[in-house]
Amino acid sequence: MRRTERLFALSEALRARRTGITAEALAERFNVSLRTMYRDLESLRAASLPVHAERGRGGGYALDRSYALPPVNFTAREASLLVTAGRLLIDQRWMPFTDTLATALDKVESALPPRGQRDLAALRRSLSFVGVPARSCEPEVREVIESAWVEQRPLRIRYDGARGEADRTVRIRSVVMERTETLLNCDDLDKGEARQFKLHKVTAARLVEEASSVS
Amino acid sequence: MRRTERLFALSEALRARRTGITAEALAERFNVSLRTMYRDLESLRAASLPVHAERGRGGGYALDRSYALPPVNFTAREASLLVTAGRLLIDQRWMPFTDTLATALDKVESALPPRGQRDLAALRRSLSFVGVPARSCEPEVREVIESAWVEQRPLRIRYDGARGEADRTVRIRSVVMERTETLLNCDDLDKGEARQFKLHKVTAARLVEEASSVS
DNA sequence: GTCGATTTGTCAGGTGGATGTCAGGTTTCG
DNA sequence: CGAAACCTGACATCCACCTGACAAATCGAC
Repeated sequence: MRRTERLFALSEALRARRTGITAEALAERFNVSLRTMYRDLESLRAASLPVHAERGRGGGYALDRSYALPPVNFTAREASLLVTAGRLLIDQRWMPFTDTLATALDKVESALPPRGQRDLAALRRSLSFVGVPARSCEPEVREVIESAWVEQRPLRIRYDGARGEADRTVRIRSVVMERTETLLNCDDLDKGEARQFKLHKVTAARLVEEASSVS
Repeated sequence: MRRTERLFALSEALRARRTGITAEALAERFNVSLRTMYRDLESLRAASLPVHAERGRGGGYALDRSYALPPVNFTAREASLLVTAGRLLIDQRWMPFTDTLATALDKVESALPPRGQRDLAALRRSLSFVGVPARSCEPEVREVIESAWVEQRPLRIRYDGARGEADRTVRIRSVVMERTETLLNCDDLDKGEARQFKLHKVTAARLVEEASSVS
């Protein structure tokens, strides 16, 4: 099959570039029509490559790793408070999902000069909180659920409910944080009904493909 | 992604010069219309570069080289979660001081493309919290106290205590957040003793100069 | 070679973001 | 005042992504 070869070459071509490239340019390069190129790119997505598209003038395709936002410039004070607030949130487990947040805060903190980082440490030490952290679950499970929530993707979970463990395919509608628990309001994709799960009772989770995906 | 490239080049062009340069000259140099150049400059400001404009004859654009840390590059997901988390913190009043935090989050949000901003709004809507917000005080007072805390500067406050209102000069040692109250652990600089104040009972505040005689 | 399935091409739309044009403002300075 | 510069909103246009429908071409098995 020449199609599969082309798909592989296409993924390499995308990986090689730093900037976006239009579907038309790709079509020309691989000697196929524009329509076929769109189909190919769709196939790559179906194979869960992080193909990112930008519309309009100057747009085009790129792989997600190279996709960067315009830079943000903080003042020292903004950076300090951002990190202080964020770390507080993480330490107190007020946010159910914190991995991505943590990497973002690292980036902010590393923008501070050494002096600023020392001041920041002092600032954090001067803020404390009296309260109860919420219950959470295994890091690996939490990471998957974070992805599913942020990207609105369907998810297969093992849930330790009242009648023993059971597997379910769900999409997360919303997240509710109560005093000591985090609740996931989901749509059960198999039964087509709404259902609520407690985060700390999810024992396993993995992302699944969108039901409508083709070929 | 030609727009983002141009924004970077533009920031470099501004950084390179000492004197002001008109938007028209920049537009010509980058081969875009005047209107687009204004939009670009607006984007740089939104990304919090200190772009300074001088109006009228002989005016133009220049970059304020004074403050600002090195720029931070987030992924779309990091930016989304950072803003979601931060705004949650603000909405729930989990942080006693939120003005600076809010401006920082605005900067992060404005780095997202329109599509990302819409996704972010959806993400925020899908996260809620059940709880009691903490008590706070007047925005003007809070703003001053935030400054004093972050910068460790002495402060003159009017406090509505048990025996009526009284003025005190203090330095904030640490901030403790309890369930519904925020407590300020301070040193009373006049009496030289430690004292605790409740944030919501501070009725007025202003920064004072560092007392050089104290050692 | 023929049949059927897969793949591809062509056409005709739709959507969204960036840019340009136009028509106004406002501020500053000579 | 009036020119020069910064600003802003409204609108049209372009460009690129995206999708559906259907016919043509290609490929594989028999």
